[in-house]
Amino acid sequence: MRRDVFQAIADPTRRGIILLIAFQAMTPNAIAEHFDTSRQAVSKHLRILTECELVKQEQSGREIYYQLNETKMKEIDRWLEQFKKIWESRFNELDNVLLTMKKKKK
Amino acid sequence: MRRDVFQAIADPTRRGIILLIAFQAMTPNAIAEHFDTSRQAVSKHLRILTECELVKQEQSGREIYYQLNETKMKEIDRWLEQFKKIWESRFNELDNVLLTMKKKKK
DNA sequence: TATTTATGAAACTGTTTGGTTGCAAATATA
DNA sequence: TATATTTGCAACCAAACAGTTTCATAAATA
Repeated sequence: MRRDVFQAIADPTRRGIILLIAFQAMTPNAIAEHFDTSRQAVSKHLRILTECELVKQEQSGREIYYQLNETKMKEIDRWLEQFKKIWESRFNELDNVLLTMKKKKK
Repeated sequence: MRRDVFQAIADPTRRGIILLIAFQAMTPNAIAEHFDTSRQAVSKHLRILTECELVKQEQSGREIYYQLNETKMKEIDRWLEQFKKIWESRFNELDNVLLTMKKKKK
């Protein structure tokens, strides 16, 4: 069973859940109302999101409020950062090439 | 068959391929050498990455060079942007709360 | 206390996934 | 031209996935 952030956000319903609770913590029932699927299916998604620590639970009586764990979301951002760095350095290389060409022109 | 960027980056081998070719375009054989899997499996991953436009092909004789499509990578970044905005506005709210508290103190 | 409500979990099902093996097509090379 | 190399693709398989139905548990409420 693969269970990491990237596998978690692969499912469109889970991305929907993430976006929904990003605004405010919600209970499974309230979340399920926003999707065209059963409460149990949402519950399973929440379990997956919990397992990879993308969401946190907060019990209040018999209700459980799920909220987004921003720290874990930043993991995705960090992964993207790598590429930004690669692209930046590539642009710098391009700059150098252009600079060399300019020099040769002189 | 779901085929979007998020589904594409869900697989760890595909994330590896993406990172690998981010530095420089490579052929399937060369890519496969970096992973503990068959050339055909890599070929399948490349097909998926191509279908969701995360990579571009460039034929050179019988060799095909695969390179990353940066534009599509930015789609992931845009998705993350939403959350950054939500969090920022939440921090601003927090600022307001703190500001109000300060005023009350006076 | 009996009933309703909120939730998670187990069992089952059809579909998707990631991998393998084998083959065909096209290009390079002897 | 015959052979080797590079590649994609189809068929097949076991595992994982997303969903459903059903049930158990715990808290709220009548």
